[in-house]
Amino acid sequence: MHESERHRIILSAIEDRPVVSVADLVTLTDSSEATIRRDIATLHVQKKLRRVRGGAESIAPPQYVGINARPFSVNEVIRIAEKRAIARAAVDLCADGEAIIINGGTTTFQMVHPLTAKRLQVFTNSFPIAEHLLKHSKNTVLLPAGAIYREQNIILSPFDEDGSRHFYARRMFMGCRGLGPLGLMEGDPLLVQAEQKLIGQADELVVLADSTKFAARSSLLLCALNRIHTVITDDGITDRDAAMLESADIKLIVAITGAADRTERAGEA
Amino acid sequence: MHESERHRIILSAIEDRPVVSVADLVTLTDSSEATIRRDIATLHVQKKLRRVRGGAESIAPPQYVGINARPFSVNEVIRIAEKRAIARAAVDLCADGEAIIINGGTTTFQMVHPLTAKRLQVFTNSFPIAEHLLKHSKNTVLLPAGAIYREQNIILSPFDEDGSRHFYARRMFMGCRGLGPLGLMEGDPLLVQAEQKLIGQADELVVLADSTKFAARSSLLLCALNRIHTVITDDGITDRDAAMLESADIKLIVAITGAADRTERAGEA
DNA sequence: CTCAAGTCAATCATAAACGATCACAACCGA
DNA sequence: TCGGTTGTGATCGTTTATGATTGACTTGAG
Repeated sequence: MHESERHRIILSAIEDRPVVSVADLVTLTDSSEATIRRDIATLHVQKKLRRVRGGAESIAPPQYVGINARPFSVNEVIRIAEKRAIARAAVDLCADGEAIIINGGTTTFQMVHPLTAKRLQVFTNSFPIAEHLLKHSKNTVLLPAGAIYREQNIILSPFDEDGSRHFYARRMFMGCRGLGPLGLMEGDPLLVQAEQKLIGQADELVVLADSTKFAARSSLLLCALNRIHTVITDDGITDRDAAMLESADIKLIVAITGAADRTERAGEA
Repeated sequence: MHESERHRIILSAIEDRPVVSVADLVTLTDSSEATIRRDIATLHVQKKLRRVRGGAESIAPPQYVGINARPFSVNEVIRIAEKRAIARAAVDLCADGEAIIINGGTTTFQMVHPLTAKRLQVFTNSFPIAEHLLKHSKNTVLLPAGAIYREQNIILSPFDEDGSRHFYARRMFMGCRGLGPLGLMEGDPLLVQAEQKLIGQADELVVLADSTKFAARSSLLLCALNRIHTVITDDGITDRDAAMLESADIKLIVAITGAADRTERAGEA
């Protein structure tokens, strides 16, 4: 067996388990203890793994993935003020007792803070949102069935019977990767799958998109503009983009970033 | 058990309890008191926890542990050593890569700590179990659809299409209110509903019941004894109860509370 | 206060893991 | 083919982690 082959096996074994012993790797690769130690030492200086006594472990400790303080990696902090203002405007649309759907994402996650003061029925495929609402609010929380995908922190099911068909809401809230004349765009196929399952379970589709999203493009088109009922953005939106939404009969809400209040700027559906 | 594995378990145990005793950690990790003390000292200088007399506590005490980190109110602390030993014996049954179902409850919740060192596919209706495994392990976590009931902290759906029909496992683990000649008894109708949905999705039904459960009775009979494959209990079980299980062809595993090992005492299915 | 139970630190023996070294075989360019 | 290099496996002394023991200390009850 070649060195690179062993290295691949070792790295894959580390992905599987939190820690692998030298003995395990000896069995796995059918080579000697000394060789495995040498391999681990090599991979250690290459920062591919961390060497520990008795074996090796993944370089990125599996803890603190998806902790509610920091549900998503770097995305979380960028344009946080805008996202908060937008999320607040979104929650302001809801009255106590209503049923809503919240699709997972960094923008929609910001809705949890104003939601703590509400009592709604919230159906969400976002595990961090469910966790936060459960701990810090009195909202009723409902989940779809499926596996929890760690990367996006959403609950995803390959099956149609994931429970979402039984939930119907006044509004569905979602973020997006980009928003243009062609419609709503997403970046991750996994998200598209989850979102398409939820669209149609609500009367009004409300899109939370900070003003940078009007410039962003992606290859995955989720739905056309006419499917959108409301767009909430920040005051960085250009008149041209506002006109685009207005011509599609989309209600536009502009959340004023620094201030506490929000203002409505354009027509309705 | 490797050092990193123990550290993982210790940090995981501290997460759901403000303070963990050295003795608990000995039971949990199956290592000696001296080792645990050394581990606590190491983690203390790493600022991963705070060392206190008798054990260790979370480094961030002002955490909002009050609301939901206490997944179950008083039940949680009673007979905790037995429950931990039983849960450990339960996890010992599982090999990496297997698929299991864990029904929500205070006893089964204790399985999360030994599970941090594993890599399984875990289907559970318990939100706290899912949350803990997601944060502290590399296990794949799958959920049924439904509303999260705060009192029991389980996910419950009135509909049949909650996703559980699509999951099939080698074993299902569950606790109970009581265990007698008539069969398995539960105290809460909500739990019965959730459990009956899951029974049948696994080859073997494994019941985790500390020895006090043999004296407990309830009005809600969940299933007969012959449906049970294995019972895991502590060394407080009487010979009479052991004989009852044996006569029903139930495999009995007795988890030795204070000590390191466990012993199998009776027949098979 | 004293006593008992529990907790802790220091020490030591043992077993496992490790690193260095050497020997052997495969490979490679002259 | 030869000499050198490289990768691998085995051996052996050294280091390290662990568990048990002992005695000192802390805590709380009476």
